Amino acid sequence: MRFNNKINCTDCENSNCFIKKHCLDNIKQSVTIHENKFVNRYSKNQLIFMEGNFVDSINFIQSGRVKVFKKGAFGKDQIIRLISDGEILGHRGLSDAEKFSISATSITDSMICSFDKAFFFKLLKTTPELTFNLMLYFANELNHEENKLRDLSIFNVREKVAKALLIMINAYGLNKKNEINHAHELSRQDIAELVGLNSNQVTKILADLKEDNILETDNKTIKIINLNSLKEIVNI
Amino acid sequence: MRFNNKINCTDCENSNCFIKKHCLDNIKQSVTIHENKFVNRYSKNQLIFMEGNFVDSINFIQSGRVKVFKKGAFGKDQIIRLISDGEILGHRGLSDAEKFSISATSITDSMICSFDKAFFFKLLKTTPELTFNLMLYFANELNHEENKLRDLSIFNVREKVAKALLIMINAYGLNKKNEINHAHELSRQDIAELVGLNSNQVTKILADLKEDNILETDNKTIKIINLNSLKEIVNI
DNA sequence: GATTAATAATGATTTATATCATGACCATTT
DNA sequence: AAATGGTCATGATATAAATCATTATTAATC
Repeated sequence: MRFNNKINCTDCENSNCFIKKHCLDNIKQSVTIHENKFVNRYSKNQLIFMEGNFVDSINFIQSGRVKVFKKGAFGKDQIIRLISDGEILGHRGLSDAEKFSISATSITDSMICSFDKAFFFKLLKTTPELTFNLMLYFANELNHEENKLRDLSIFNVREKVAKALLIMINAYGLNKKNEINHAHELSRQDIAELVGLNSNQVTKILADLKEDNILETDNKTIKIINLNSLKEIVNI
Repeated sequence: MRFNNKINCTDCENSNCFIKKHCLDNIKQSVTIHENKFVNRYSKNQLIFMEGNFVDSINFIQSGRVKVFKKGAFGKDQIIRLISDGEILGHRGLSDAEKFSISATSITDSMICSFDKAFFFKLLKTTPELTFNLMLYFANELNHEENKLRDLSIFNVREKVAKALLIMINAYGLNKKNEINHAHELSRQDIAELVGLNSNQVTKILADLKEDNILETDNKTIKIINLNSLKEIVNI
């Protein structure tokens, strides 16, 4: 981790960033935000923060891709989110928890904007619109988590793998060749940890899906041949 | 569902209710809230709202116990929350969703306070403290959901049943005889749906736990003999 | 470019889970 | 008190999932 030239939020391209959207109404506030912003650069596969760390900041992704995960028993981790540009990171630290309940690792080289927790709280107090929209965002996230919870408790292995692929597509999209973006940055183990499986099972199901002409794999690249069939597996 | 005498929030005993805590600063507001509050009575096992219903209100439990659940494929539902006095209900409707993504049923006779969604939004806009605390609450809920997600994707059947029992205890507590409150209001199927199992599996594990002197069952009553052992199963 | 380490693919085996069938128990109704 | 329907308990069986062992492939290092 090393410091880097800071971009001013007004020049930033992440239009869905909460700060960008709700906190730049006047010049005075813009300046304060810029002064209190720390920007760090993380190279690929670097730990950003770890479960159990003291929560001292709220973060936003300026660029790059990050996986957020939780440690479980016997090294069986659970990936909670795959996120990218503009998305908020470590916001569970806004709860009464003093320590991070999650860990975060960069999947690609990433720039992370951070605010001291105390400053961010002050910002929330003085910017009701920010708080309001954050509240709505969390309500929405709760919906998603609860959907995922239901799905994972009902799905079989094949359905879980399909779900994992759709999570990846939803997070990072497909390129022009219909390949899952950054699939080669995530191992079979990562895919497994998105949906509570092991890497072996993922490999097998991917072979099955290849057999069924739903996708093609070439090393870690996953090319989607029939997205509808994939969605049908999880009943979307 | 039928209308009933309304209790004024100031006379209500639910000290952890958001309205009670954050919205009664002045008499004018108290009056407005009272005027916009609808109170409905639901008898045991009555549907309060259903997945797919148009979201028109935000609700709080004045008294009683409610289960919130989601419909899955093949009638395999997932119970999301067990809640009681003072707790907020249907708040996921605050997100951009127009329709409820969950259903809610009364476990016991219950009184539910409701506010029109539009009014509640207005209340949020004029009461930053309410919004702020709701935001913190949601951040906390997200933590819980994510913990549950990790647990359920790692636990085996025995661990899941232990988890289900602890969820019930956490929600409704134990009586003086160390029996799980309202366990007789929830079927084996309900317990199963808390953690993605079927009723058969629950029955079997309960028999095992009885064998291990961790609990005793008498019809639907579940008496906890050794709470620590139960917690150890899920590694708390 | 050869060597090594890491990850992935595949098949065989073991273990765990889900399903099915039956009988017991309890609650309700008449 | 007998009859009915519903939930629960239990064991047997079938199915699915997890683990293990081996080989193949890819990436990293020298």
